[in-house]
Amino acid sequence: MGRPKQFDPDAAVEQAMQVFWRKGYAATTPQDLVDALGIGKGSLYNAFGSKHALFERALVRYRDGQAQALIDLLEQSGSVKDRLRDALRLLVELDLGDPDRRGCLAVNTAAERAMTDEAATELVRRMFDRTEGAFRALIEEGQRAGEVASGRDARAIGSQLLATAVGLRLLARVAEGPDRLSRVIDATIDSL
Amino acid sequence: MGRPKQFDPDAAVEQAMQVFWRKGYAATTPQDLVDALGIGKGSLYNAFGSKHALFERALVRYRDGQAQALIDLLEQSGSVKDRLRDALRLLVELDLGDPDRRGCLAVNTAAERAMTDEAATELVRRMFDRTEGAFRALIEEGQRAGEVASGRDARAIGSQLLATAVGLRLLARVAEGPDRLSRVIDATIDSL
DNA sequence: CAAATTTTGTACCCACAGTTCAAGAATTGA
DNA sequence: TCAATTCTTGAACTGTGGGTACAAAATTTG
Repeated sequence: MGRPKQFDPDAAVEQAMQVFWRKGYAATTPQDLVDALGIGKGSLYNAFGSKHALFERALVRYRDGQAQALIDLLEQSGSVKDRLRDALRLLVELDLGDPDRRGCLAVNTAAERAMTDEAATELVRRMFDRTEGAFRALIEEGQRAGEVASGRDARAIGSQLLATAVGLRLLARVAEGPDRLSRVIDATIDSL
Repeated sequence: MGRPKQFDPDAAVEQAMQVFWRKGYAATTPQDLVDALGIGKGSLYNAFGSKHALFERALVRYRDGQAQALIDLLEQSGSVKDRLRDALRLLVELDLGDPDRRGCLAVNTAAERAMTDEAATELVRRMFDRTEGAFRALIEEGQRAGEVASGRDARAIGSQLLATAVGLRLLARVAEGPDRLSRVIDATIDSL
């Protein structure tokens, strides 16, 4: 019943996510979104209700795509240290390879929207929780395999790795080259 | 000659810094600044020229005050690990004690303004450089004192500590309690 | 084909961001 | 005291942010 949408909502959310990622929430205007999505303002508000609602959908999409990708990487096979190093290296490579240097949308959102946007903050918190959990699981696996000293607190190391990854992606936003970021990875692996 | 200013420019920049810190750059309006500074709009623009110019002055003030404070802390006396732990703990304590949970202005600015604000980005870069240098110097001191393994690359550990501190302050913006942040500190000290 | 729904894009709206300006007030020097 | 100078205040201005209203058009169901 009724006329079907002329555009793919998923593709539209994807485009919106790209814009929010590049410009941040406050600096993104409805006009930016209309331009990027290639639909009229009326369609945009009819389909998504508000700028903020669209932002939330963009965050969810980010979580299910980008944020999940890191976790998947960590759950592959191979030596624990190798997997961790590879994952962090890929992160740095992607960040520095991005001409817009957008870093991580979750990190940027935490910085910009914490305390004023409960929905966004909660989504970001959950993403951080999951990432920390994946790091912790990896460390526990490393301990079982004898790659990581069993005496250390796997949960604490998981938190530490989360902080490092978050710091890495924030630093990537202003980094002039790969050197500092590479050093972070080296020292991180070396400290396990 | 001429009518003297009715307000203290330093105090005004301090107030502006507090507002930018709490709300971010884009979300801070001239009206917010006028309210916080207690002066008229005309005076504001007469004294500082533009919102952006005032933001730069606020960042410089942050660098000379807040950012320098951490570096000073690291240069005190005592065991290297104790100093590092104390400094990180103080950071977490301040962040969680702040009712607005503003985190670090340099970190927030990197997230919000990188790639669109060269002056701000450059200021933030320099702050990160200095902090990294202070961490590195601390590690080198620890190596001379036999507190830190001499075989490890002090520069890399310095970078790693910078990433950790940055991540810590970003996480503080969305943290629900001190647990995760405390674990980060424990694992960090434990890894030296 | 008719009826019912939904989409679309344009036009429109109000508030406010960011800035400028004119008029007046305080100061110093002559 | 006048002139020159620098500051203050608040009104005014321009552009845009974020969103709504609407009429026309497009599809689906029956």
